[in-house]
Amino acid sequence: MATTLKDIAKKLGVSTTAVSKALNDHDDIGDELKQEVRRVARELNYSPNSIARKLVSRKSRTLGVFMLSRQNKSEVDHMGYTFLHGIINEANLYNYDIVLFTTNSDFLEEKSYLDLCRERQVEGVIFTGLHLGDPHIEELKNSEIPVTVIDTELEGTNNLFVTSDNHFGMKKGLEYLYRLGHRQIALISGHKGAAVTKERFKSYHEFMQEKGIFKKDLVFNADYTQHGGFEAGEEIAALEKPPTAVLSMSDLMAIGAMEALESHGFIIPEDISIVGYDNIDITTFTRPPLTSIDQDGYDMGRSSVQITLNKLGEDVNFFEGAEKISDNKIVIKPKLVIRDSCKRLK
Amino acid sequence: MATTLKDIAKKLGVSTTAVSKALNDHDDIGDELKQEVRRVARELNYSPNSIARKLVSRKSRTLGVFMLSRQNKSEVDHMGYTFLHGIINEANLYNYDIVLFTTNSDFLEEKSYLDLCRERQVEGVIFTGLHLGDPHIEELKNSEIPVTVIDTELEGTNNLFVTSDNHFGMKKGLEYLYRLGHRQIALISGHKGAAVTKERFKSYHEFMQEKGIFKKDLVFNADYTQHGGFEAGEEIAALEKPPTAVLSMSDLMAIGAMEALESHGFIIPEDISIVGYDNIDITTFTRPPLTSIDQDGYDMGRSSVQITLNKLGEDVNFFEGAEKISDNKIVIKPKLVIRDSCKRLK
DNA sequence: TTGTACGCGTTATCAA
DNA sequence: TTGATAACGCGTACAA
Repeated sequence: MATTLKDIAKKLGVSTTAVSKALNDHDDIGDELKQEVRRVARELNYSPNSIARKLVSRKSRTLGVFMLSRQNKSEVDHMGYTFLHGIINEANLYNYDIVLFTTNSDFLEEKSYLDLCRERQVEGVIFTGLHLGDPHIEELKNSEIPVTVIDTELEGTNNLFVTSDNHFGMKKGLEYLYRLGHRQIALISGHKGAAVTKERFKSYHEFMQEKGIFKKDLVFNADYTQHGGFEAGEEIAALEKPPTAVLSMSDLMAIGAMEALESHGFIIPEDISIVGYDNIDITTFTRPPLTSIDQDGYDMGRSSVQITLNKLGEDVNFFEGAEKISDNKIVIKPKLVIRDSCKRLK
Repeated sequence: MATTLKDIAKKLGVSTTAVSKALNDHDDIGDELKQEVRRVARELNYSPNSIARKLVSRKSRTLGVFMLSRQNKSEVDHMGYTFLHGIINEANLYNYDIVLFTTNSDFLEEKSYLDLCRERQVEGVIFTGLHLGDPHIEELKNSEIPVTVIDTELEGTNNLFVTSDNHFGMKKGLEYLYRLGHRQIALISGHKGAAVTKERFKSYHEFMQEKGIFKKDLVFNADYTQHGGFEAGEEIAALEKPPTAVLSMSDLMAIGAMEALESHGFIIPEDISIVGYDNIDITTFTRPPLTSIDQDGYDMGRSSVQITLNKLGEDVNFFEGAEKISDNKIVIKPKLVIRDSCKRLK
């Protein structure tokens, strides 16, 4: 049996109130008693019961985190875990607990996301991998607790938003290729379900239009997986007049495309330049190492906690790297990480 | 304000006791009342307060998970997150919450691991990445709550243990190389702090002795990182009579070694065969794709939850794949995943 | 400076 | 079949 306030009180022949106050260092308690109480507390290996505390304070100090994914249960989702890593570390900093849900909306039957949150007395919730078209999205907009979504902007009043500046990222990548002399720049796109897909496509379209080099035949639709990228690569290889460069909306797709292209005799970057997105750690190990747009998922994770706790009234230190658009929106600027998969066009 | 039992009771003019019983489907309550209660509960969007429940049941239904790592805070630890993924999914299955700590023992000052557990009212705790020589290890042996450690066996009564069969794994890898005709098989070892290092070394030593081909000059000490592997690779390349094969205790080290060897003109697998350990997803992307020993971290994570909950008296379904040595020990058999980094010696 | 009494939301026991 | 009461461990208003 764990020791409680009562045990300490009994041992010292005082009331539990006195003990409680002493341990919480209230100023209306005697110094000698404080000393005594602390001594006995240590002696009995006392540690406060956070559950009781939460019940009485009616604060759970808990955030829910949903890692949504269509992937196989046993597969690891890179960006998701990068976000999570930042989320955990930041939440720990503020002494908040995290309850993690990996449930997919396909598996939810009776219970909605918010039901799960209510059950666990979660004070705020963070979503990663949320899909436009998720059947529960309307409910989230009217949530009574703050809902922070990474990479998807909802328009409810209690909806917070953390994203990477996709426009900026795409522009960085495209400008880099453009400056290397490329004009035929293909795009490998992710599935339309993700908000980022739309944004990134828009940026691509704008940039290419502006330069007068947009061709809709150079847009290939895939699904953010390596396999999808492979198929896009096959299509590109089969083109009569293949592009001189490819920008892919994810590294995995870029890697798939590289495989396909190489199997058709293309040499990278001599014959075709490739830029990926996400800068997952695999990019270091591909041949050639892949130039990629880094979203800084760790910082996005941290920011998502910061913006949520801020909404909950905590005194938060937002960190420098993030661009705080409003109390409801934070944008992180991605950066281009240049490796060896692109070459100047002769 | 969230609705409580009281609200429902008031609305129906009955006692909270009746409401509680109705919602929990006790058989000593009237069917009509049950119906009514459920209707109103749904109407008021009632959801039970798990904190109050936990307080009264004196069960937190929470497991602590420590992901220890010496790595940089912003780096993702592959095996760690693979374990975690299995842990989360399995815990959710049994309706247990997870409290995650990424704290490193270097950062703990006053509070020990168990202090953190006590504060959060954790019923059991799972460690990944625990180091022999961790200053808090003695305390863990005498823990009042079940302590499950992945990859490190402690000898306390409340200590549970999940591991991959390292002996089996090493033997698989070495036998494979041996059957390909290799006799000069170098070992790249991880740091001595990890229990797995010792085990794997022992297996290597035994195997090589048995075959009469052990040479202590072929053992290279590194630290499980890519950089360490690189340095070992340099040493191997500098050897007057380099080995024809290398077995590395981690994929990252194997990849580092490959880089070093290739930079010295070695062609893999023509000049030298390489086997890694962990089968992290990067192995698919190396050139050549790396043959590796797969620990199945996802299942190890699941098993660690199962063995912990079993100890806590839950009715657990242990799954088939795992070898349950005792109530305190589960061993998962690794498998060799053959790719293209090894070749038969001519 | 210390103690009493009560409440947080739920469940279990026992009485009605 | 239903309800009153107490208890889980802690914090806080108010009284002493």
